[in-house]
Amino acid sequence: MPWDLKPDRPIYTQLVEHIEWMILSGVYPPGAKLPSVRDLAREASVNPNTMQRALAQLEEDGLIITHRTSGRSITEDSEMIQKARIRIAREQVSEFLEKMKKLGFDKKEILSIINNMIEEVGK
Amino acid sequence: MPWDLKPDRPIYTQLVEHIEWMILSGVYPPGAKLPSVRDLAREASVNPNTMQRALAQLEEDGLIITHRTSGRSITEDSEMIQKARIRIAREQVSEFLEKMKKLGFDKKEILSIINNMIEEVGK
DNA sequence: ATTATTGTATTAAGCGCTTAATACAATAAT
DNA sequence: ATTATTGTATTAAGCGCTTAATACAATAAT
Repeated sequence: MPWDLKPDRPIYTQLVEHIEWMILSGVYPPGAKLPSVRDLAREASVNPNTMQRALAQLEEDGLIITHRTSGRSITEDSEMIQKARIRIAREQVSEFLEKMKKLGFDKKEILSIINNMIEEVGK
Repeated sequence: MPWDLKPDRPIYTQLVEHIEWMILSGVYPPGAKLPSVRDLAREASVNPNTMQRALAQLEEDGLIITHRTSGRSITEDSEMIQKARIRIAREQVSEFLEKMKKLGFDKKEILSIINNMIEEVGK
């Protein structure tokens, strides 16, 4: 899974999002141990300080827990993870509809375009 | 129409997008005259240099034309505008579906969530 | 006991973005 | 003819982000 970082936004926010969806999609299940800051940084080809910053953010959001000397792990609270997944999905939908509305597409057109393009998505 | 600039991404890219949708949605129709750099900058509460940068970008994209001493105007090429509108819409849909896929939603769920939220959009 | 691995902190440097202050040439407006 | 308005260019400063280098305390691993 490539990290695919772009220079158009702060890297640490992109790291947050990337790790976020790894948690929300189950790559790291509740309670799982995360690689160390240094390993994650190496994996993402990023400075450890930058990764540290991303992890601090995720901790603030309650998705991960720090164990000072034995690394970090995903929260055990699977309900919180589920809620975060729904919340973020709704945000995505909301932002998307807003943009399409700005471009002048109405409900019907939006659904039409999606149906034309959705085949690439699994299931 | 508020410009609604956020500090999480470069301002000039947000200016580009904002002016872009004003063109694509017809606020500025083909051939229309744009306000001066200084006026646009004042309107967006931004430094003229920053606005200048955004306009240079839009010119590079072919959406606007500079007349050196009499300001700028929107391209007369309405076909290009139409194509840009479709292209950008498809990009938005593509990015959106990609994100939802990453969050673990399948086709059915995506359509379901959209149908639940789409009422806020006009028509 | 010793060593390696945690997270954490600090300092300095470089970079792009943004603002502010100015200035200039070309030309539209008067 | 004069004035105002275009876009454009330059310089300096401040800011956040990122990297690099380094160090430290706590503790897990050996």
